[in-house]
Amino acid sequence: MSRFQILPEAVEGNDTTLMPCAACDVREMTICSVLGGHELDRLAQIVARVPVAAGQTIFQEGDDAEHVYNIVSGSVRLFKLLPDGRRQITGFLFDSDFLGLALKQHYAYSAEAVSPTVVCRFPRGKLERLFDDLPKLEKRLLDEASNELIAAQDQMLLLGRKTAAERLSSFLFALARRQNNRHVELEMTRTDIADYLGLTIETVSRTFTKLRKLDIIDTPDAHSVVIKDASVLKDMAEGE
Amino acid sequence: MSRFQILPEAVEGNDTTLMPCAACDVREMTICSVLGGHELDRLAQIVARVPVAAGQTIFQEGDDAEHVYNIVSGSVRLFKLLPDGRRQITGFLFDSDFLGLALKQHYAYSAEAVSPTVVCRFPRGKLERLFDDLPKLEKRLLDEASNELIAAQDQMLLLGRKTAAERLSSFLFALARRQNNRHVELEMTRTDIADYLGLTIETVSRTFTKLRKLDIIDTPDAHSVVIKDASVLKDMAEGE
DNA sequence: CGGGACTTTGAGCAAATTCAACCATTGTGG
DNA sequence: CCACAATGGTTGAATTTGCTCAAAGTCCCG
Repeated sequence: MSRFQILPEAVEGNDTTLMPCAACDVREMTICSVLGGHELDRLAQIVARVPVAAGQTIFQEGDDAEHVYNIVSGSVRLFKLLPDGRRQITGFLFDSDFLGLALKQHYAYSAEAVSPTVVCRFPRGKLERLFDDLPKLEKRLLDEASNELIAAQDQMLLLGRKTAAERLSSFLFALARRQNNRHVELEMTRTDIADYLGLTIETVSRTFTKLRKLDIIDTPDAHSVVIKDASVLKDMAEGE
Repeated sequence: MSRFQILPEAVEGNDTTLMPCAACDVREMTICSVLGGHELDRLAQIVARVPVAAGQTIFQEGDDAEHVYNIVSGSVRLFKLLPDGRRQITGFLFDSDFLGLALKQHYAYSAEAVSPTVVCRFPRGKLERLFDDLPKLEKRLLDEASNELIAAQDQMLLLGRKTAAERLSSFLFALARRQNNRHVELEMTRTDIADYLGLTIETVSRTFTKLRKLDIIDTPDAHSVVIKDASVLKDMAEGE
């Protein structure tokens, strides 16, 4: 449904003035954290804050990669499609995550907001030109790419070799770690989770029920999970 | 079987002297290609050429990441294991490929030679320290990481959403492109292919037979594939 | 030429999918 | 304010794809 929606234009130096980088909530957790005040100004000159409604497309696979982003708040799904509509979600992004790797001429995947989201948008060309003056920025991005590569390899192991219960356990355990809380909030639907874990929604639903019956989790509602036994969940996630 | 073998020590500046970077066969296709003669000397000072026998371990997941590598010749498999032995091969590397991303303190996966291989070995710390003097090198590595990220996302789509026939077609099509030849040589066994595609060896074997019966490929022997209809193979690989 | 590693094929099985029905929640218009 | 349509979630039954178990065939390589 969001396929034909486009991102509203934000005027640079407008929203930005109202919310300069120095006052940014997530600055210390993003790529910006490597920059000092003076360097941050350079970045602030090319940045724009853009709100994105739930379900809205940020960019599509194959589009000219004009921008890269930091997620300020909200959540985003990245995915690839097969011609017949089969979808693989390759990752979920949350506040402080960088969006736009790999740095290539065209986006290799599509990105949509899962929930109402605010992104911090940089023109890719201008950012890359900043690399020469701000080598710390490039180092940080290489580090970011390394982290994503490791996550991608973990996900390949999950998709290629784990059972449904192991997949869902891995997902919930990772979310709990990210949210730093036994009470996990799921912004995404069962369809999103299924397309991320390489399963169907029915299997995801049945597996939630199974984990609940095993007393490993509780699901007060469809979008909340309470981890009752983190150690068993972790073992199940790791296939032991 | 190769689990407890270790890499023979190569004396730096020994083999290296016999085969300096300037005379390297694959230099123009590796990360070294961004460097000029003078810069290449800096790299040559920290490099060592090491032969690796088929089946031999180059490094293991969790090991301290002391070195990174260029593959000079041969082929390498990267993989992760679950505690019960299930294996997911996350990639195959061939001549001119870079080995060692993500650049982290510990290797996130294991690497073994598939066939007799020669690698060009760099101490990771020394290489990273060269980044400041040779920013082109770091740029190239970020580019390399971007390519790997894209490949990883393609592989997630394959593992999460493609059928057995689509997976094998994707694999053969990618190899044909890489080898730039309709006659594809498979260095790896059916077990390796299965662990790369998230299947069992039996399913891989049956799927070879299926593609052969469909007249899409021919298999003169178990390690040679001739692509008879590249266009149909490509369509099948892409799920059409 | 013999033995081990690898590959292929067959038969039955199981995990996950498909198809279908039903339930819960939410938002909308009468 | 309620009826009801739409969306999302759960559960059940039947089916299917790919897996497990088993056996036989092939190819090196000494």
